Amino acid sequence: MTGRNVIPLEAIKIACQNCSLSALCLPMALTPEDVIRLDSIIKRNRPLHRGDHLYSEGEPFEKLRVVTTGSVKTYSTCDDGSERILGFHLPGELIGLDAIESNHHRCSAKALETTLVCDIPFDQLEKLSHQIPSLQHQLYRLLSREIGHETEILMLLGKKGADERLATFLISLSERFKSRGFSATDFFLSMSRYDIGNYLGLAVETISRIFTRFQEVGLIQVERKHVQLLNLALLKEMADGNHHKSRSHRGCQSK
Amino acid sequence: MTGRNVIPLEAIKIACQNCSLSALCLPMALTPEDVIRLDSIIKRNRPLHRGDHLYSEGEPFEKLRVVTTGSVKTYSTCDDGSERILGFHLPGELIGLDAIESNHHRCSAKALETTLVCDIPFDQLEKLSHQIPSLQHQLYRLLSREIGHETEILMLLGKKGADERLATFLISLSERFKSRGFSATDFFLSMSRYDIGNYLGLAVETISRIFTRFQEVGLIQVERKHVQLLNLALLKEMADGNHHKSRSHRGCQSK
DNA sequence: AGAGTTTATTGATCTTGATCAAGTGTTTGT
DNA sequence: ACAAACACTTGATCAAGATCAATAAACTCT
Repeated sequence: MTGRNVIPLEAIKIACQNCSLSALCLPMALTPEDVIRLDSIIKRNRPLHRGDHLYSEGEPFEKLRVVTTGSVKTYSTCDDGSERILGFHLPGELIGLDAIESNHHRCSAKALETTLVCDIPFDQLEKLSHQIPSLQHQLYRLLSREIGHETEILMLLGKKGADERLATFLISLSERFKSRGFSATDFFLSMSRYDIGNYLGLAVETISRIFTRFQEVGLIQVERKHVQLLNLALLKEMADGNHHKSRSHRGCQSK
Repeated sequence: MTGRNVIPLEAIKIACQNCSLSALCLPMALTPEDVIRLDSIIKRNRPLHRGDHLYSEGEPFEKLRVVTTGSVKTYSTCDDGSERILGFHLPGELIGLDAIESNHHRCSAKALETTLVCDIPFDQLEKLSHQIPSLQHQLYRLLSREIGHETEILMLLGKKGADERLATFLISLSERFKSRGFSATDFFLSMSRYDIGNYLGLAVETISRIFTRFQEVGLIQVERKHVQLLNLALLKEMADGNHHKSRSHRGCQSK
């Protein structure tokens, strides 16, 4: 709206698309000039292969990352050497926000498949945000959103049974794919069953059994990594636990 | 260091203490003038009683809160009407950061006992942060810290058994009390066993039993709300699971 | 101070999901 | 192409913790 329109809108769109700048600024009012400034600090990288690390726990933190293509898992290593998966990250999602506080990465991140990632040097972003109030606001919002995510985790791991957990997981993937323009009902799991189990706090065997059972009931269709959600509505019900004789939600009363 | 020193350090100290301004600015380099500006937007409130709400889910978000005295629980209400406790908040701790994104509270907060709370209007804080770079940076850090907290939750609920969870909970309280100048080994639980169970994803009965067992083993001394940690070192070991025949950490392998 | 409610403890039993075990199918590397 | 490693599935058994039940103790209210 404001500012001279020397920069054609098309150029901005392309900049956004190319670099998943959109992850950073989707609901944000920026002038074309500001978009260009923002875009100019973002760096493209060469593709990563499966298993490649984006960063490791303890490394100094320099930049945020945006997954452009492919997918990434973040995990932290326990004292006993086993890993705890913290999350899976799909195209358009931002990683590294947890490292700002200490200026060191609190977890490791590795590619689950061939993956493109952009870098956003945080010091430059911070400076820029100090010049552009709406960018500052957007950063506060992004960080806040991440905090709100904790609520869901608590629900998932604290209250839900195994079926509900896996249903919730599938619905979450579905919605995230959908919001990025992919199919909400037909997609590939880039992570192993082990990873899913680890993330959901369940044993691999349990994951496998539930997949099988969900398929038997006609809820989903799984073949290897390929998943189709056949009954999204029912799956959502299951995810919320509003299904079958209102199961008592594993303990945890209150008041 | 910089700026004229018209404002005596004592005054600053008092301002900090009175209002738990410290929650906001502990590791931050501010000029005395900035401290005064920051302090000027913070508002004291009359005391809340047990059960009083600070805010409820869905309410518009206006201000962050700092617990000054007493304690608060945050919780969100499930579809089935039961509540899921998200956290307990002790003196010096900041609440409301999860509400920035949507400008609405994502959870409810209520006082667990007689509690003093200060308000920090967020729009004013945001404006101020735009004028004071170090305050902006500090806000990013505070938000980031909260995100890092999610990791601990995932560890707690995804991997740990009941004993480890309760041990972790006690250690967490202990450290938080300690960092605020209270005793690390002798304190009162302002929340009910139900609340503890709800938070840790365990049934009340389980909490009760573990308290009893921990006491029998000489790990702690509990009487009603009053807890004494008799063997902090061992309790920490338990919390990390580095205890007893290295229990296999309930499923969740990976790789 | 006493009735009623809430909070906590302890025991007995049952369920969910972990663990153990064995086998098949799928990649990966040389 | 082959072997070795890895990923997945299915079945049988086991254990941690939930649920049910019954008190007991501590607050709350008038």
